[in-house]
Amino acid sequence: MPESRRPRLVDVAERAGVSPRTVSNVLHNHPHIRDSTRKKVEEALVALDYRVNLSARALAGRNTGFIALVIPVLDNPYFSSLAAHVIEACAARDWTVLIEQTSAQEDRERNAVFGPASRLVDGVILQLDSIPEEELSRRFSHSSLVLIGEEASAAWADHVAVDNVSAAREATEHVLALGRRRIATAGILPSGLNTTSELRYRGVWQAMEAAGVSLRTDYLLEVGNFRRPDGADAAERLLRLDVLPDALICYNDLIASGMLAKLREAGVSVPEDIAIVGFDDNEESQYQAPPLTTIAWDLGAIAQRCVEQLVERSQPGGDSRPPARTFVGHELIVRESTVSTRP
Amino acid sequence: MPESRRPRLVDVAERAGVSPRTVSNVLHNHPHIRDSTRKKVEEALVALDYRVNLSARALAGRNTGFIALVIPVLDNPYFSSLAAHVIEACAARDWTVLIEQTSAQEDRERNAVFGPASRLVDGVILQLDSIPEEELSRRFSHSSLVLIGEEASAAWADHVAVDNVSAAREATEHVLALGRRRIATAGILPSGLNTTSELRYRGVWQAMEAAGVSLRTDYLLEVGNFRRPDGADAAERLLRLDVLPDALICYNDLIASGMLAKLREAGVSVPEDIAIVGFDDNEESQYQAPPLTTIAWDLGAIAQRCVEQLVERSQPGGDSRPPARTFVGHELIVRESTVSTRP
DNA sequence: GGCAAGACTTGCAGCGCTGCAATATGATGT
DNA sequence: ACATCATATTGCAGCGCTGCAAGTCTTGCC
Repeated sequence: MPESRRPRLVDVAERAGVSPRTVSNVLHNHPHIRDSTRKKVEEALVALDYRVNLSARALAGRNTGFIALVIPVLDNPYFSSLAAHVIEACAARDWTVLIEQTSAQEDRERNAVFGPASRLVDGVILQLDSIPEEELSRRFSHSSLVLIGEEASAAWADHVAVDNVSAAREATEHVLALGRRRIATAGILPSGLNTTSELRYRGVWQAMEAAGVSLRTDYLLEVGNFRRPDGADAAERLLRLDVLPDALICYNDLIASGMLAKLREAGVSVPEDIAIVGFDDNEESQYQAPPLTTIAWDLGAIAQRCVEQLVERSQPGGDSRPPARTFVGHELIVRESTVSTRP
Repeated sequence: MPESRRPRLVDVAERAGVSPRTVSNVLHNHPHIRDSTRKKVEEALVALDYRVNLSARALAGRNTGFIALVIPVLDNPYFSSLAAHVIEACAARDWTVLIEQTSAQEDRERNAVFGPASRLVDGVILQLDSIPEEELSRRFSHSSLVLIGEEASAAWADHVAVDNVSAAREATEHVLALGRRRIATAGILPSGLNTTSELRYRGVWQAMEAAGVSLRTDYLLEVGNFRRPDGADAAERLLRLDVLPDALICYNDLIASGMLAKLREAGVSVPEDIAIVGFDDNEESQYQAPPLTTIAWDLGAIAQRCVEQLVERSQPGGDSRPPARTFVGHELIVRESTVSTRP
């Protein structure tokens, strides 16, 4: 087989008997093209099996067709599901998504947002983790940025806001309404740097305060991370206490899953002995034994809004628009880990 | 703030008092550069906060620094975990990973492999799903391709092979060894197009045949997909049968998870009444009630090998190397869904 | 002191495409 | 038939970088 080079725009143009620019116009659905011309070009396109060189297009043109999604980890159902939704939303617009996995390391997050790849993308969707907002706002200028996070943050960038404090408050109120008073909470990070953890704690605290129930310090369970083994660890510490709590707010479903498994092993019954609430509504949570009460975010809506905001920014004049803020709601999904259906 | 353009190589060169080519050499760790020169350049690099334009580099140079990972879906723990591993392996080499999610649709898979984005990448890692191998081998030529899949396939491309047939056989032999004889299997796809499903079925069949046990057709459970709800559906059909099986081979852990939940609900005990085996060893599987016996693949090794093979191919002379084949083993992890630890 | 063999640096061309603005062609009205 | 407008097509320059090959400067050694 001859080592033939890939066809270029000029090759297509030559074959179709038009100028390269016309071929480009056809590819971009330029409004004024005679049908006969379009037909000729399209035939040549097919005959040569032409595929545009995205590097060249990006270099010459205004935008690249890439956006970056910067998240801590991919093998967490919350983020992989978010990523799947973002990819779907982008596919509809012929955008390609670069997923940058930071492993929650600040230097990697910084590299994702400021490094070479950031030059390549038309926009960035960032689940803000450790970069200080102040630094972001100072250095970010070259493309659009959508933050996923708190209502409180960022009056300087578009963002899609979720309300962790309210969500945590509602979760806690739910178990309080069930009559539970010895409430423990799992998901405090020792570093205190992670906003999500802090805000969920704050919500729990608010609900307790409002109900006049005290929060025992030995019921504040630290975790190294937000994964299942961290939940299991926390459960072991919990089981060593003299008095077990009667309710447990876990800051995500993975922690809850780890706790659930260990408690089951120890013969603690859920929800009779301990009611458990999680966050995120991972699909697996409804298949747990017992199915897990949890806070559900509308990930589809979050992804959709992020992409829409990127679209709006990239529209002519979108640059000068004031930062937009969208609130995406949440919902407490009550399942058997807090409310038994057994007789 | 003035709308200053991003600094280019020439700007750095000017500031450092050298030629653009020298700056490029510094960036590429060219061997012969005087320390004093390097120092000047690096200072200018920092002062201007220079970041290379990847589009330009890709256009001018030999490679792009991108590879594509083409998988059916991202919100399946097997694939998100694989993706996470691939991203890690690539990060070490300053490669960026484009994840193409095909939703198991043939046209999207084809677009991912042959479409514009494929022109951009130095290599492709493909979990082959529906594109016929013959078509792939005929059309794929412009960059390196690593297939993840069966030993049987592809003598024309590099691939990292797993052995689904043996794995399924071992899983089945395991339950046979436990004395189970009424063995059901869940994960048959109606289309029959999906290789994985077929191969796992074949393994089950081989083990049954070898043991002289017959496979009842009403124990062959079809699924629409490999997700939890599909498992739950299958479980409902299973529960309507007169005689329940005493063992169940599910073609992935998600199906097993869905089945487990429904069986639990129906009061069927696992493993006493039915022993269950899954595939993939998702992290969640060890947290199930009961923890799930499953086939574990070494995803880290798969990702590692895929990336290594891409590296080897992109080395000078790598082009002409014969296709390499690496086998990645599997392991049956026995947990309580088949072997009870209860007294 | 002269010359080869490094060590170090550079100029040039061009990757393949698109923005821009100009031109060519056709349709319409008078 | 000719100006006018809308439709349709084009040429040119250049995006920012790297491959290549050729250049210049050092150094060591006879």
